[in-house]
Amino acid sequence: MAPLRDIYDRLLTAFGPQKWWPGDTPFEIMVGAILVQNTAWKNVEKAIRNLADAGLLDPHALAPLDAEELQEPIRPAGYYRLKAKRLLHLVRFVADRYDGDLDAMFSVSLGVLREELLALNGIGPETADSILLYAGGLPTFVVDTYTHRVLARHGWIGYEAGYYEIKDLFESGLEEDASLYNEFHALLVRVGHLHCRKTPKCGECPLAELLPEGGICQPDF
DNA sequence: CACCAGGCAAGTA
DNA sequence: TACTTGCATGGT
Repeated sequence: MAPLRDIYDRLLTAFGPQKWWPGDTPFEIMVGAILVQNTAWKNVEKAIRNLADAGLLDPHALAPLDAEELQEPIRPAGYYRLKAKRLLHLVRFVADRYDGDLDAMFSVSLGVLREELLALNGIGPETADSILLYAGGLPTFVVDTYTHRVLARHGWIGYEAGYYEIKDLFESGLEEDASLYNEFHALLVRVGHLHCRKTPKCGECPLAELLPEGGICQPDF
């Protein structure tokens, strides 16, 4: 495949810095990471606004709530019954184990904290890595559907590649740098929007010139 | 109208 | 282990 640095440089030149994650505080970012699961970010914005308006963007405010009370404000984000439970799992973990102190939480070693997050019901690899990287500033690469699709469409990985296969590809090919991981993943999402399922706009993709010899953008994902 | 969006867990064979 | 299915709102 093309060197990761070339891919990164082309994306950054084409799109500029993405200023991710769209959220003001680490806690808001963590909440967003749950709410955005398999959901358009636009829908999450309304849910987060509802939480902010209710004074609920705080671990100590959320932890004592019942799942039912959380359902109404987060409804626009979809899967609201499911996500109310998942949010409470995360928030109670933060409140019980770290006394709601996110600085303390993110001071734990990356590998240990990652396993603790993965042990919570509702937090899988992508959500855990999003929290660690974007809320905690820790150097772990985030792989999402767009990452997978963009790489597969350009023939750099197979469609059957798994989460850790892709994550290791980035982490072994780049210097360990949270800022670089942050920007790179955000840029992959940005270019991924040109490669949505039905109408891949490969002609507008800044990565087109990096396609393998004789390769074409593979449209079927 | 159908399809999709920055996943994950539980069920089935 | 490897598939499949449920979860839900809002935009195109």
